[in-house]
Amino acid sequence: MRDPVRAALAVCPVEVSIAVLGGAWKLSAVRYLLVRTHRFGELQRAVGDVTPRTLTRALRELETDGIVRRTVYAEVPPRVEYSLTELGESLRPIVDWLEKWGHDYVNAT
Amino acid sequence: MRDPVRAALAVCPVEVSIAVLGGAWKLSAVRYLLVRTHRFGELQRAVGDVTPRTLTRALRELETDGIVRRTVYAEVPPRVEYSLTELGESLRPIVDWLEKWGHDYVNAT
DNA sequence: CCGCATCCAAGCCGATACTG
DNA sequence: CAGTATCGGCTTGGATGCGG
Repeated sequence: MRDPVRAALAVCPVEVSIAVLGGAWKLSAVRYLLVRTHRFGELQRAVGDVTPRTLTRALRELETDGIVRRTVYAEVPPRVEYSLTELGESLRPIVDWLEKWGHDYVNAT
Repeated sequence: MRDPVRAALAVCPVEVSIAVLGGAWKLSAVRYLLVRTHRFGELQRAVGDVTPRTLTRALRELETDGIVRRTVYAEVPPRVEYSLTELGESLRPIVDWLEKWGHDYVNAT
């Protein structure tokens, strides 16, 4: 378990959720993975203007936290696919609410 | 509007939500304010081991983002009460989901 | 009682160049 | 194609002490 998550444990369940999901690009990536499995490059183009390094870090943390599954195919050229674990799939209602709330927030301000 | 929120606008509504709610202690504070209005000291004791400075900053950002209302009473000793705006109240289902998910996450790992 | 000022440490995130 | 290496700025959160 990553340190931020462990620290949040001592506070409150909502802080645990924020510790897992709170990073930049993380929920954007999850949002696309809720639709279907993506290759790395696909995901990068989908989420927008993110550098490979930054997206890699976000995905690695989500993998450590048990949200994302990473599958490497021993091919040339290399292929790596990202998909959601069962735990990741369980985020669907949260992502839907956050998307709706963010949309309404923008319209309200 | 704060810079992180503006930057998230260009990406996706979920990133907007994370930009507003993603800071440490923020949703813990909102969680207690969903129950009732709190004075500053009450809130500090409720959320746990947070320094006044850190909690103040979190609340100020939530105020800037339109989530929290701050009411100062011209008394001695001073009294400051925090409550939720209508926008803040609209977070209730999200906070409930995040709390449930965080709880399940801890049990699953 | 509330919270600001100052200073500080850590970590996040980005740009660029390079590799199996 | 899917990353890693390296460097660096900037934001975030914390400790401590003072002020209205």
